[in-house]
Amino acid sequence: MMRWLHWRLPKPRRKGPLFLKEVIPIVEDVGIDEAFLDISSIGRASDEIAREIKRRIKEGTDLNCSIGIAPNKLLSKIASDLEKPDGLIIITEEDIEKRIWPLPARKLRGVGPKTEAYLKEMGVKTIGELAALPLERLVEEFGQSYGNYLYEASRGIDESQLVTHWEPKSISRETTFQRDIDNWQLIAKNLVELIQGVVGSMKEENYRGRTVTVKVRFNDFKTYTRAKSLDEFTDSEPEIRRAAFDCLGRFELKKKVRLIGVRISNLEKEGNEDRD
DNA sequence: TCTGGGGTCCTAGGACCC
DNA sequence: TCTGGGGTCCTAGGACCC
Repeated sequence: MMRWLHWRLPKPRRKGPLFLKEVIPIVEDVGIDEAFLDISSIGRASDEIAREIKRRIKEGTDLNCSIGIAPNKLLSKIASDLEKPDGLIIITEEDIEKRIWPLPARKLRGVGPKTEAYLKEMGVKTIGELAALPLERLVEEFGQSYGNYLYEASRGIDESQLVTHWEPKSISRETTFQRDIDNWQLIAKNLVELIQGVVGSMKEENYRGRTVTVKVRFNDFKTYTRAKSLDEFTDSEPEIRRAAFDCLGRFELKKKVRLIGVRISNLEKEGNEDRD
């Protein structure tokens, strides 16, 4: 039987996850103030484990934290959210109907403002009401992938595993101007600086990339992207700059610009291909 | 939250190839 | 010459998360 623990500090703290690693070495960090732990193999009662973690965090940081323990990650996170900032909630399979189903659908990870509004139009407010919908209906409304996800999540089903290491898929920088601008020179100057930032990160982490994307948000908050894929992976600033300005040139800069950003994706870790 | 920054994943259409 | 299907890559946009 799987047993997961999710904990969250009341305020973002750099040291949060690091500190917890002393208690349980294998954790999945989610941002800087929360983490998942797989406590399935710890032969102690859930509340005992939770209290011990809370005690140690209190001693180490003088902060309270909220903890949720449940059969999977999805539920443990919802549980820790139920009682903030100093909660301890334990949820079992049997509690799903009583404790999860009355909650707003928005509490499910992956359900944001748009989906929440759409569900309301369908007459669905709670997770339980979502769980009452047949799979076919959900797939029809939301597509295969998301429809299936909602079907399972609303039933408290989540088989995702602990993720302790992942490679970035993209590296980006963006900046919002203090005032909306239409000065092309200034936009270009900012783009160059952002590219320098991205290339700096790439070199630091030893990545090269193939696809350069430039993002522009106008003063009406409409956001557009233009992308260019190169033939070869690169971390060369001039090459990336050429691609980025090619993208920039494909925008109609008729409205004032609020934000400009650059992203490089299609990443490859340098040295991975010419080993052996 | 009249809206910051850095990410992920999904969808959909078009190009191109076999 | 025309038709057709499938696979893959590229591009653009959108929703969502912390």
